[in-house]
Amino acid sequence: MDVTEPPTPVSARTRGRLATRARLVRSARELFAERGLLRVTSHDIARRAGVAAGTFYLHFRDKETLFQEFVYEAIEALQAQLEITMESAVDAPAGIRAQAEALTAFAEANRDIVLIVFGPDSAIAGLESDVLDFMSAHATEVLKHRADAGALRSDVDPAVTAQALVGMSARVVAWWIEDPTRATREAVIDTLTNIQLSGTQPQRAKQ
Amino acid sequence: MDVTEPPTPVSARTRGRLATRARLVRSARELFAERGLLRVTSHDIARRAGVAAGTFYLHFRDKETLFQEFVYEAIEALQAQLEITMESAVDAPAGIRAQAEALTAFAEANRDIVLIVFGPDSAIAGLESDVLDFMSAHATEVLKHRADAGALRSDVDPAVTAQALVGMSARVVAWWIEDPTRATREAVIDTLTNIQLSGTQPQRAKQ
Amino acid sequence: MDVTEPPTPVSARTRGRLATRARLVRSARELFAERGLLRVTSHDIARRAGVAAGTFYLHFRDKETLFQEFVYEAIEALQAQLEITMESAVDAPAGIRAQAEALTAFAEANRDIVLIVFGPDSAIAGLESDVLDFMSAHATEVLKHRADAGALRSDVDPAVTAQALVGMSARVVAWWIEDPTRATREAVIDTLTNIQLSGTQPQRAKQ
Amino acid sequence: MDVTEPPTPVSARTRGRLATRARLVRSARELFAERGLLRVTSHDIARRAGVAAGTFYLHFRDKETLFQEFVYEAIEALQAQLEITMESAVDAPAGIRAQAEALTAFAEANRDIVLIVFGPDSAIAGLESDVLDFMSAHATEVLKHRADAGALRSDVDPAVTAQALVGMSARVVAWWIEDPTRATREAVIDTLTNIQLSGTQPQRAKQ
DNA sequence: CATGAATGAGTCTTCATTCAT
DNA sequence: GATGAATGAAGACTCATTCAT
Repeated sequence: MDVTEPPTPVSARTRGRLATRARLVRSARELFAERGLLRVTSHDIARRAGVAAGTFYLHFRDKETLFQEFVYEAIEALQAQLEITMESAVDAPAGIRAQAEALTAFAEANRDIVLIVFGPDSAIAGLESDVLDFMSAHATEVLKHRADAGALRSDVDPAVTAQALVGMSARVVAWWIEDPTRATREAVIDTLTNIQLSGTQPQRAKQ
Repeated sequence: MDVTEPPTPVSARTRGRLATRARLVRSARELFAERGLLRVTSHDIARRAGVAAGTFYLHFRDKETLFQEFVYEAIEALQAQLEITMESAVDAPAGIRAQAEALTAFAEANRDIVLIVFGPDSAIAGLESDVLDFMSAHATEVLKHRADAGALRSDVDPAVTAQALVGMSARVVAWWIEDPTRATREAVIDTLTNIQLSGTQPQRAKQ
Repeated sequence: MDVTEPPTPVSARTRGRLATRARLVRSARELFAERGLLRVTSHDIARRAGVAAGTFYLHFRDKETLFQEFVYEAIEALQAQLEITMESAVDAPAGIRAQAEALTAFAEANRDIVLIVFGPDSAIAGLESDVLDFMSAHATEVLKHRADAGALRSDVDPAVTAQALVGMSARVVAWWIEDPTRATREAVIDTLTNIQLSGTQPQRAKQ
Repeated sequence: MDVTEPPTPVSARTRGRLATRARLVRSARELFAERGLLRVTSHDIARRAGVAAGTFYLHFRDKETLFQEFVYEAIEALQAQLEITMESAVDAPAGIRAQAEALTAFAEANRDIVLIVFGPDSAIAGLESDVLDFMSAHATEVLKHRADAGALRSDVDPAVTAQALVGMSARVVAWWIEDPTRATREAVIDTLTNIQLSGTQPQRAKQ
């Protein structure tokens, strides 16, 4: 595809360093997704990356730091996605569905990350908490938006609701992405959307 | 106080054994709730229980086994509670509310267990998954009940809904029990109930 | 010699623990004297003691701690010896000679310790400084004694003199004990004594 | 200042090499004096010198070699100084005082070196031994000079005396230069001189 | 049963040294 | 010569688990 040199060529030296780092990040992501933080050693990561054990420490302070590093990048990506989604929605129902769609799309595009964050050992590095807290904070903000717009029912507690929506979304996405044959993407999106919109009870005929 | 022998007298030897075991279980529960699985060693547990390090292995195969042991007991307690709750409910809305009440009551009565299961390091021993899977299975059963009774809307996927309800409940309860001043028990129950009943959107005037 | 059991028999368990500890201390002393702190690993110490690597950490926090431990014991022994010596001396010259004798006796009885403290790597653990500072403090005390008794010439600085005497004694003892054939014990004692008493210059005929 | 070319111009290449080397030596001297051999890495030295890590090994076989290198240069400087001193002295007392003066002057002019040689970790590279051995050898030579001239009392062992004088001088100088406010230069010189001349005892009225 | 000292495999981490550019 | 990323041997330390008493 690229018949020409990259427009801003990195020096050979820099490219080498960054390439090594990239290999380490990739190796770590795969291993963490496969086995979880606890069952991966820094030597494992280095070995799969094809570098010496000590090289790991040239690029990362320790295992946890690396672990967090790319997860935070993913969080930022998710955050950006959700913000775009939220702003472009014309009304609350549309916004809720758009977010469910963004979430599933993100999970499919970042399957390893989701497996890591919601998989075994994720809590060790405080990741799950961080991620859920981030999502909770975001949800709280969204709910305030809605409450200000009169788009949140008054007999639920916004803070509790934020936790509820985050817990619901996270669990569904983690469960689904672990084995995507468990449900279709549409079922996931519809279910998340409908529960938020009008609960689990059978609906009266829409007049 | 004990003027009579216990009705089913265990031998002194056996009683001693059970007492030792009980002290270990209690010690472990406290320590896990305080620090999480990873930062508790088998020596820590033995020390707080007032027994020798080796004694631990006379009662439990390993740390994880002990970890799981009393959690499963708690699961059974929760299960029993939920079944009673479900059966005694007169209709779906009442059942949903009763479950939310049972959940919060259980969390208050078993705060340590909840902190362990949803706290840092819980996932390591596969506990969180086990618990969530149990709750999911239970939720699925409940949803079947409701579906059979025509009490589940048709445009949500039952399997996905089960995950959604479990994720919602677990997260809310974990978040609340970590710091019970974050919300009143009533706000937790109302919010969980109302979302399930009719979602997060403002309700039309009930005619 | 002992045809009977020891009068206060330690329990088998305690004896075992102490015996292991003693073997570790001995192993460490030998190795440190032979190679110096830096070229001895905790594994080396354990190996020569005939125990597993981890056993080392059952008894000592780390290498340096063990290193310091028995050296401080030796310091205390030396201190006790010097105090007895000082008190029993009838006059300053006798006291000076008695100290030189105590020092050489101590060095012969604790050759390994002296080799360790004044050998390569001793400074790493701050040992040499500690020991020399202890000896300096002791020397300062002695010099005050003498000054109060009019037994120190007025044209030397007591603090500097203390350092001088400590440096002189330590170096001579370390040099001598490294290879005791370098000088007779008497030559060491006489030289240390005479320099302190009247310097290095030829003495006028004693009238 | 430099309006002319250096009288013996080195090629730019060579000048660059020597300058790099000089920066490394200076960097190492400062770091060793500050932290001691053990807590300085070859990377530290290179970094402070402003060169790459590998450059270090273009100039020195290893850390110890560099360590020794400039110390030996200092030893040679000290030796030269002491020889000049010795030769210019008119009699033994004058020679002894002149040496004490040369020693303190050297210590002040080479504070970093003295801190390194007598500071923590110095013994590791065998430096302290080397330096003390050099000084001992020198002292022995001096004492022979004096003995030949009848300027050493006969009831001290020359070899032991050499160690004693070296130990005394080294310790006093190291102690003083570590914190020059501990004693005045004059107190140091007087005390070292007087002890050698006539010991620590109060002097009889000089005829 | 209980004890608790001992075990030793498993990891992390540092840093002197090399070598392709 | 200079660079600096990479190497990998070395060592410290932990802790689950065993076993002789």
